[in-house]
Amino acid sequence: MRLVGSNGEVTEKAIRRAAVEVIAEHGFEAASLRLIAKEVGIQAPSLYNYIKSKEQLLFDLLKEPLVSMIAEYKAGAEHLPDPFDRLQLFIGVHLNFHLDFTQEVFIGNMELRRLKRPHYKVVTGLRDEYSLMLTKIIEEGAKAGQFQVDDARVTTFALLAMLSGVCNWYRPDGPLSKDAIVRIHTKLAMQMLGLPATAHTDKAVRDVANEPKRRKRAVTASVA
Amino acid sequence: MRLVGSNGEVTEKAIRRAAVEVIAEHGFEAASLRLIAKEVGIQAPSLYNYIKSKEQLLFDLLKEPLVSMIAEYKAGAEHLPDPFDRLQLFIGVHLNFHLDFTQEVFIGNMELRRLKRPHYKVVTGLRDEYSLMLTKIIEEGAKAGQFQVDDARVTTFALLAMLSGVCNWYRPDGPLSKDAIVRIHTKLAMQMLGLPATAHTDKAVRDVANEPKRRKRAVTASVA
Amino acid sequence: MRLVGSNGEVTEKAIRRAAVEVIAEHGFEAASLRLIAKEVGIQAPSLYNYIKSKEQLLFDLLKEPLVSMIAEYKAGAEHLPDPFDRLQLFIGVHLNFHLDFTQEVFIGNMELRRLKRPHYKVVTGLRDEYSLMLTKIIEEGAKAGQFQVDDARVTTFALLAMLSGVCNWYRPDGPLSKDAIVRIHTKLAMQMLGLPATAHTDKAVRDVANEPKRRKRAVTASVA
Amino acid sequence: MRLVGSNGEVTEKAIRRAAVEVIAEHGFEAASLRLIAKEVGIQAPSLYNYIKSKEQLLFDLLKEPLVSMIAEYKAGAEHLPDPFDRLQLFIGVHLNFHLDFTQEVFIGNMELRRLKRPHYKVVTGLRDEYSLMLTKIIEEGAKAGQFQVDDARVTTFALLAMLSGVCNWYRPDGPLSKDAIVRIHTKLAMQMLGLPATAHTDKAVRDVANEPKRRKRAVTASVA
DNA sequence: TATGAATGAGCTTTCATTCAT
DNA sequence: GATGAATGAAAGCTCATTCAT
Repeated sequence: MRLVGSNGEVTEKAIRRAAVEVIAEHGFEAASLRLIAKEVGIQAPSLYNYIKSKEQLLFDLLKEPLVSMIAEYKAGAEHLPDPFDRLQLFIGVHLNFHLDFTQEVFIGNMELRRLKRPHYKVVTGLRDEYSLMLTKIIEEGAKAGQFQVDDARVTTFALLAMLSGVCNWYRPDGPLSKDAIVRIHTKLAMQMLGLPATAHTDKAVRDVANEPKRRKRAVTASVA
Repeated sequence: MRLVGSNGEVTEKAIRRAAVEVIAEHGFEAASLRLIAKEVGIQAPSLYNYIKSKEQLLFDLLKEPLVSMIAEYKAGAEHLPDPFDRLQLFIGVHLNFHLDFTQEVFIGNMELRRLKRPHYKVVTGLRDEYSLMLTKIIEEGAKAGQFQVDDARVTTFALLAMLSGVCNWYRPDGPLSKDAIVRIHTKLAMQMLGLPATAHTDKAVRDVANEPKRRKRAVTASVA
Repeated sequence: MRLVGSNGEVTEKAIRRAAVEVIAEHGFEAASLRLIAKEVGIQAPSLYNYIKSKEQLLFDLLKEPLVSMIAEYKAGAEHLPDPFDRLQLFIGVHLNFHLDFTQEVFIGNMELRRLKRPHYKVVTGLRDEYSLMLTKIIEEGAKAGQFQVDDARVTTFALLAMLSGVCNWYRPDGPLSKDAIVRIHTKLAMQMLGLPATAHTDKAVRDVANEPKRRKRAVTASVA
Repeated sequence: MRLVGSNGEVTEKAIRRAAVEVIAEHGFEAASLRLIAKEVGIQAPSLYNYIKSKEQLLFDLLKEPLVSMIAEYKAGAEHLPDPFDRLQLFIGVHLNFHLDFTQEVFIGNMELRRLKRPHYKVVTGLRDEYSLMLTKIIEEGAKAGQFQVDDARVTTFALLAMLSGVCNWYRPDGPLSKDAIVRIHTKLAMQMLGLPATAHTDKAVRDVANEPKRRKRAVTASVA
């Protein structure tokens, strides 16, 4: 029997939320549907009114953040021809996601292997697409003489690993604000790429002065 | 029935090996003892002649690399007072382990949560000890004016995340040699800490000229 | 797949019944859930829709008869001030239970040790309560000069052991009716307590003559 | 390798002892050979130098006390034609065994069902032989007008159940001495059989006066 | 005589999932 | 849309027992 006031869309959202939380806490295998259902306040079999299978649920959970990050970067990068600006945008998008959706991202890194072949391919495809966006930035910046890198792909991995590391230790109630974290990491990233320690700030300052409109966009995205 | 030539020590090693491989491939929860046993060529219950429980097995697997890395760094650092040298040593030890024992390290990062309370405490204790060794290096280097860092702890995490990232993509049969990977990452790390892109090489060169004995040690340890 | 006509309550009863039968036959440890389930006509895991664990099932099985016997005696004894009448009631309740629920009682005596601490405490608590009811009867009868006993507690144990012995040999299709068994044991018990061999009959006869109402009650309860 | 000073016979005794203890504590099914072996100080497979199987071990454990009790009674009864004396002897033998070998007897009552068919038959055969000895005493005493019983077999069961009950509560360090327990139960038994409360004492007194030699035997056996 | 190594059988229990209601 | 009842698969683990050494 349908509970008075129960609502499909609300329940669906609640399931997503509960799934993320439970999987983040226990891991995918240890996260039983019973537990997720209990968190939502329904019985396990009722989940199947909203999901096709446990694996499909995981797939949806893993795909979404990647799609969002890619979309957000692409939208922002459209009018940013400069590799330096693009890098800053990328870092901003990446870190904001990793700080706002720590659990989702955490799951994404931990539970990727649980996906079955076809879904696995889709998600790794998106991950490749995502990391290649960064590689492209680095290559263009290197070609333009802005960055000093030996191997663009390795640098991509190193940069991504560094930036993604935040979701292993960041806590909203911790001593560091998101802004501070973004600032520190942006600086670390810039230095990694061989820019003088203050380059990014200098550039930002220049940007603020010269191109307020474009800048606003970047601000939204990167919080930097 | 005991197979002719069966031998406890050999079997024990084989179990460790198989466990690492199977857990790295499927994840701890999905890695059934039956599967591990099959890989070894014995029946699942026979595992219990060598392990106390599945969780205890994981604990042993997770503890060992940490203990080894800590010991190796400590042994090497004893006669290296200079933060720069110590950093180089640390990076060398860390990367060598992550490249030689990719799977063990991978498991260490992925399956930590599967440990029960007491074991969990032990391993996270070791991880803290390990990361604090790096933090100390950074702090001392910063005090000495060698490194430019905003927050030693955050930088520690960022550096570790970056360095550990290799075990997500490194393959022995890939295009890059371990040496090359170490070299690239050492440079990236140095730049992250605000050293001019060539500082580490310069310093190394100077070291080789001035203090051949100490230098030899560091070379052994870091392969840098 | 749910069988047409399957019904929770019916299944629950069937499980209890099957459990009692299988445990009585094989003992608790040897009574596998698979076997119990097979007896019910379901798969073993389905049992867990009705039980929390095997041990909890045993606990329920052991607790129930004790609770019933205590309740039945208390209800009947309320209006029986005379120790002799109470003894007769107690014997009746005890034997009726032991003859009607031979298996349950048998399990109760055999499998008590299988219970875990907290459950064990509860059941032994009930057993103590039960045996102390008899001790009280004996003590009061002794004080009133009706019974001749040296040690009320030892006599309690001896009496209970004797009365409970029936479930080791009684078979419904045996040569002796329940009534006959109750009669014989009542006489044995009375003699054990030092009453002349015919006292109980005499008293009963007197009772029937003098107090038909109260007597009726006792008859119902004890079948004597 | 044989331990210095290890000795087959000693080990065998130790195994019996350990088996009795462990089985009495945990029950036969729950008493693993590992546990028994550990108690002895050897490894589980070493048990097989002394036992044929776990079930055979139980068989031996169950058979022995019965054989002993039967033998002891027969030896003592040989020169005791009087049913009253024989009863006293029987009670003495039975209680002494049940008080001295509480655990063995306890196991005998609890674990009988664990025996496989052939062994089961042997032991129940011995039990029948044993109980029939008592039945014969009762019948002869009844024929001689010494006892008042309705049904000799039921009385046998009742008497045995009562007498055996001691091993459920007797503790060597409890408040009651063995002598006291035997005295109380002898009296209870006599009263059960319709003898005046003091008959057994009177008879005993007479016996002591008239036939000191035979009496001594009975004393040894019954401790009464 | 003792045991390290191994095994086949079997246990309780959890799980994702199905389906009639 | 929700759920009680059921299930097949599979898990970690214990056990009695065997056998070469």
